[in-house]
Amino acid sequence: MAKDFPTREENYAQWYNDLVIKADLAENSAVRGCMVIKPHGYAIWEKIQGQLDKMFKATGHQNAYFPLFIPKSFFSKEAAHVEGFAKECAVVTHYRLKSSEDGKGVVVDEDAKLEEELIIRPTSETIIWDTYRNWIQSYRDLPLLINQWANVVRWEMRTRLFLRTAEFLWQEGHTAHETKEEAVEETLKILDIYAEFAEKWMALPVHKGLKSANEKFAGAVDTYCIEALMQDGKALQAGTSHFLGQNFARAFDVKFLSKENKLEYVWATSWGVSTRLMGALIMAHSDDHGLVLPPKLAPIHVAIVPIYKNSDQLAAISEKANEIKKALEAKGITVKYDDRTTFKPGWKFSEYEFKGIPVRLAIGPRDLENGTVEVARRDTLEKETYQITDIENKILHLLDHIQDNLYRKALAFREENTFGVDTWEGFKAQIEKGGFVLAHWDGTTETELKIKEETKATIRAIPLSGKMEAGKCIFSGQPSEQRVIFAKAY
RNA sequence: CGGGAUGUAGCGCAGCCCGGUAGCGCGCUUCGUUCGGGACGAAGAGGCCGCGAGUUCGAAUCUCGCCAUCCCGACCA
Repeated sequence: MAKDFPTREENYAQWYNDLVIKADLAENSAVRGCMVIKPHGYAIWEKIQGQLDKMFKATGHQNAYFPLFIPKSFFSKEAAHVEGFAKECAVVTHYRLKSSEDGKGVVVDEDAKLEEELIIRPTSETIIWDTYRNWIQSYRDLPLLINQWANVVRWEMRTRLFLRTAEFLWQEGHTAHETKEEAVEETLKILDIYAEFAEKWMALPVHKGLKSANEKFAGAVDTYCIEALMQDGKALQAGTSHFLGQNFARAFDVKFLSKENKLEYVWATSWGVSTRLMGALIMAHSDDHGLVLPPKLAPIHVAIVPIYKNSDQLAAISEKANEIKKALEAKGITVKYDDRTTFKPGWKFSEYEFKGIPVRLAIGPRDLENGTVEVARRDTLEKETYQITDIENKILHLLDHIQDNLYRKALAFREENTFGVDTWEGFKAQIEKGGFVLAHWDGTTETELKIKEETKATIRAIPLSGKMEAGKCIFSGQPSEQRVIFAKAY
């Protein structure tokens, strides 16, 4: 596998595509724009899901499930929302097929036309708020903190595995609150969870920020985001959290009786991360030898490869390897002992390397004599010989170290590729080269769009942690209070 | 939806100009030797040449139509 694999330098886009395929993460399916997520890729997604799900539940959220189909009429109730999604909706119009006239196939049965067409959810705000109307009567029913893990469909023109597919997997949280303050607090709480997850689990440094009016979610009052920088200098929106105000409550007539016995509209949030995180994970750490996974999201932490000349040797090595495996597993480390006789050691080394397994152990006859094991780390590709004594704690420490190293590398990369720019010429030049560009902006959509038109760069985030600093808009020269993050984006 | 390209074995491709027995590499199967970084040898299996019409004694190859996919743009988590 992966002998003819391009380097990032040669062709970044090709490198990404080949990596996803050759690391067995996903492949294109028979359905245009839709991917098959393969076991190795799905195992990583399950790790992502598992951790996020814990974090949501720890903050009081519960999972539920709403339908895939949304009646078309629901969609038109929130004007900005329709506007934003109308162009990419798949629509179900019929509910039956019949044999074709020539008997060779099936055709849509025109007699089975739906009275009301169904939209395949591009997101679930409408069906959920229509449901919440019945769930919420009093302040005692609030807050309502619900999440769902689901698939959604957005009919994209151009797709790329994980980064943009017509169907993707995600979680969408939908909450209802008594007050504006509480809803805003929820929006930011989730943003913090996303940022913490990105940094601690994905080893991916992110900027927390606010989206400009132009970039915000269709139907939101404010959209917050976490924004990451990929190795090719392009930005990737890794998660969004929306303060929806009372927009959906008004559209779907969701009111509650307050403690003061007044009928009021509830305040809402919604928030999501998707399988796009897989794309972020891949592009953040991987190298010209293949995928690199942070230990906290690696389905397998350690692969053990035996090296032997005959079956007696294999038996002796297996005994030792299984001992090590047990000791590691007792510490919560996931281990695969690969004693397949159908592949050679060199082949296995390459495979685990390409698939991003953080640590590889090799045990041969020499190690057996010396009480040692060869330890190879995926992040640095370094090999070292360890005494087997206390191996479990040594590996545990190594895994922590790898996790930390990946984060620090990604952070250093981001810092090296973040530039403050104060002139229009300098701005254009830097955007061309890539990276995050911190520049002043006059706050108008008009200016943002003109900048996009001329440079293809968009405002990725108005940073929450950004220092206030008076300046002049890079494009219009109008006064500005704060630098915002510009970049070309995925 | 505009511009460009491509459909031949599981994958990657050659053959097409100039019509005449469908080929190469990888992968796959079996056997043997190997095994501390992608082993080697030998023997095999595998095809409606995208689909449909036409021209021709004869079409992967020429003509027309259709379909599909990929790349580049506009739209997007």
